[in-house]
Amino acid sequence: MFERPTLIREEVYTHLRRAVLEGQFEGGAKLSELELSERLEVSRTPIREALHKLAQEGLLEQSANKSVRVRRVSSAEALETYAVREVLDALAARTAALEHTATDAALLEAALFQLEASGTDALEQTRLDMAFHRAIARASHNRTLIEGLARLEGALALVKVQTRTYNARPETGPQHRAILEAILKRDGEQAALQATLHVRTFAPLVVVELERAEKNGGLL
Amino acid sequence: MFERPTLIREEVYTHLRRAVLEGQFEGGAKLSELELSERLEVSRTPIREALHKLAQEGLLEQSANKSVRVRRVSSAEALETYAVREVLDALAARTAALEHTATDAALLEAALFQLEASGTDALEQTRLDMAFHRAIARASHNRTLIEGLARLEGALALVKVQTRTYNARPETGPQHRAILEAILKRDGEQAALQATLHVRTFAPLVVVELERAEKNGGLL
DNA sequence: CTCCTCAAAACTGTATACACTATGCAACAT
DNA sequence: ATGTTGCATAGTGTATACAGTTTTGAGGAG
Repeated sequence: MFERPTLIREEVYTHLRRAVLEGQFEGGAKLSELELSERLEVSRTPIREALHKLAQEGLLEQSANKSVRVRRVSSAEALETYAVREVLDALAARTAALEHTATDAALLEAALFQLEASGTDALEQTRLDMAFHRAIARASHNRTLIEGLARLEGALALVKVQTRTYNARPETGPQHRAILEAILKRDGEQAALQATLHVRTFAPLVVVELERAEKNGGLL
Repeated sequence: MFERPTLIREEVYTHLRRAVLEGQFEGGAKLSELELSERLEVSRTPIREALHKLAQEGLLEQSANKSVRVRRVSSAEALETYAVREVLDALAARTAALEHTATDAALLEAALFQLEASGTDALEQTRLDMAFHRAIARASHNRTLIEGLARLEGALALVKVQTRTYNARPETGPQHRAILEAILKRDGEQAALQATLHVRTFAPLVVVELERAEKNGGLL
């Protein structure tokens, strides 16, 4: 009754997205349609469609008649992405402060609680950090904004995995708390300000790591 | 030597995108793969890939095992999109002010000149207005930002064509000039401010038109 | 040893065939 | 008249075949 038709292309898409964001392919690695279709035991058609979707999402790059490749993100591009994320995160926080429902508030509290209670595993922290920020975006109830941020998140996750950079910095803890409290008080300006400061704190750190990784004979 | 392989899917994509943004299909209209493949005299494969691309771009919407449809954008969604555009346009103007080259400056001047010299044709004005804003985005040299704004532009163009709204307001002229001058003076804050004011001026006007159109028995 | 040529292998782009799902309509039961 | 069942039709999802392009690497010239 409530089963979804389980489209193969969706499963392939999910599988490949996870694989790319977990760093199972090196930056610039070729993803051959034929090879993937043999490994996943489906025809090329759903593979192609999944690859195209990932390419449009910015995780892969394709040029005519050539294999798609895992996109390589330079430190310069990462900086640009953070510049965009800064203003979108600020907008999300401001809008969430003004528009959030009681349910949103509960979800935000829960997300931050989980993040603060997380252990020392960097991957786990990164995952929960992303979840917290996603919860803020959702609380804005602005679909365009939610999708835009999700897009940026993908690109940034790609950078992080390629450089093995996980930004678990001590100063981010209080900042998260400050953002949440401003949102709960419905103080839009304060929420936007705190969100901006948050991005400005860790974006340079990530970029520095990135530049270091680039000098060390290429990514990964 | 400099010929491009002219991929069919790209031609189909360009063709359909133009058709949708010119309003050749009503909002919610079904686009059948088979019918399109017969009309354009190509197989379903490139049609499918073009449709998927447009769907991911937000111009069409697809659900499993059903025909893709031209997306219908509500006034509420348009408002949300303008909220995002406001901050991205501001960022683009600020960054353009700080980063633009001499070439960028010349292109910006040319774009505004063309816009100011344009006649009374609403479609032409809309096209040149979009070109001016795109020139600002390009002058920021931030690829993420440029792509993000292009995406929003598509969604907003869809709204405009579905409601037959063309926002050629007299007050936008001086605002464009103010944005450009701030950019040329490399005054980032002023450029961002003017860009924000610009969006805040016409976004409500468009949304009002939109709501009126929605009351008049649905879109179009 | 290096560089160039060129042909074969590998792969993408497109076309088409088949399977399965959704939709509409007609016949039937209530 | 209304609601329901079942079939016919249409359309999407996937597999596969074929054509054209890119890549690779072996062989030969310098």
